[in-house]
Amino acid sequence: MKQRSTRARADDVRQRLRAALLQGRYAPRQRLIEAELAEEYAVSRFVIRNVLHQLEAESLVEVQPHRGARVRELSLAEALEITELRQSVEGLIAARAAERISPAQIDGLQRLGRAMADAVEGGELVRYSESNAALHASLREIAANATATALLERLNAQMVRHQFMLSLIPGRPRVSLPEHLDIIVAVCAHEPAAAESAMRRHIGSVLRAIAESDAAGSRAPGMPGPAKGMAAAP
Amino acid sequence: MKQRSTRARADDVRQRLRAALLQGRYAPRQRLIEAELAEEYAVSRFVIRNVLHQLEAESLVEVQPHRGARVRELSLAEALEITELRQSVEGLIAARAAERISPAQIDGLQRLGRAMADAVEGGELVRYSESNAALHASLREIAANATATALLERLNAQMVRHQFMLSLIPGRPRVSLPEHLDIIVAVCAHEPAAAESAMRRHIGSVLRAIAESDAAGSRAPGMPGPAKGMAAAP
DNA sequence: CTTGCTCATATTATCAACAATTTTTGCGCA
DNA sequence: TGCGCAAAAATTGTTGATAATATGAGCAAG
Repeated sequence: MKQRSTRARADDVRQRLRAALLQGRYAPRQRLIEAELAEEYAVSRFVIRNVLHQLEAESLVEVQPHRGARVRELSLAEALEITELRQSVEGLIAARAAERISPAQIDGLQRLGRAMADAVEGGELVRYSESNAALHASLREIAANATATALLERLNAQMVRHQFMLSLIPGRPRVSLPEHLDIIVAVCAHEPAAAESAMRRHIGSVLRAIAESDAAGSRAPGMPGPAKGMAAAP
Repeated sequence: MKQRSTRARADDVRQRLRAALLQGRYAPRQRLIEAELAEEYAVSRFVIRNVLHQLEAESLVEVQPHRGARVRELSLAEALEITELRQSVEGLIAARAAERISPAQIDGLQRLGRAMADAVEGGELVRYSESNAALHASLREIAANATATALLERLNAQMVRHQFMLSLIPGRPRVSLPEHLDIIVAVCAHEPAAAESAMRRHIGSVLRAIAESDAAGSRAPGMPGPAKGMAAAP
């Protein structure tokens, strides 16, 4: 097989830089200097420049004329706005999933539900968080609305810095597990309206958790540093 | 005052090219060749290149490695997906608007409602279409969710090619006017739930209109050519 | 007549150097 | 010491040239 050299480099750099941003390897508001990044990723400034402008379109960085790029900082207000939006759109996803789910997919979702319950039972919080991300991803796939899926993935990427490891908040899994199970039941029962309202209740509780955890201490418990490639909101 | 030469040019070109795309000055699937556009807009290829990549992020063009940019074509399926998404998000906007609307804003909205009714009464379809866009824009402003607003504006831009002048469909205004008035009443009465469901019903009917008009003849009545900077969905 | 291949051409992707702009530093002066 | 200003440094914006890739035409073989 042939290497796909050139564009691969730009795209590759874009993905690597995005991953680094999502992992929090650069601090919010930190300046992203083209020359430095060019050296770090072993490409020319030209490539870095283009990548930064593309990431601006994803709202991951801010670029100001002649002043360069910075890591975009998310205010609490914005985080809440985004989560409100997620509440609507995830609701849509849940409803469509309930309409379209197939028997095989029902099986998969129920298995996921049991895995989540087991994880909470056994106190395996990381696994719970992973299953949670998997659940939301499955629903997106079942709902089969590519536009909405792309949007949610973008919103989640922006949120990573704010909501990482929400499930490490003491008592949080006890709240969110039943919410998740409600969603699964409604979707598997082909009940769009119930699925939508279950999802809305769930993300409503996420909204409150974000507001509170951010009010409490600007860093949620359990993790002073950046999240390590951790997944979306529980 | 000094000219802000460099970036201003890039931003300017971006807006002009976007406007041209929204007006349909380039056909769907048409290749957008960097060198040609560079000459057309009297800037260097470099600027065009960046602009094209930014417009890709807005889903107005598609860029493939080594194959360049094309005008993105919207399938009916995608148009319906986008409108479904709009249904959710506009619903959110309506609900928040109902929560936050001020007395002065209530006045403005009611005035808009009367203007719409008058326009339909007098058969002034273009004015009706403009008022419709103004209504949705007002609601976005009242709801004050910048993230959702930006999203809706992006989605509307993508839809322009598909939904232009939906209000020219015979009988359409008679259907959509009462829907609009319902929304206004609910929002002005500070009833979020009612406002949301009124908005959902409205965009539900837009959904059906799009599906039907596209099924009937691939070009909606009244306009064989591109829309002229016309506004969002009625 | 169609299919597959090679080469010429068009186009994009990248690079390195240069120009323009902003930010910082250092200095003179009150 | 603190302030204003000018030069220097750092950084971004732009250009033209070059490399890499895709596309299409022409030709040979089935």
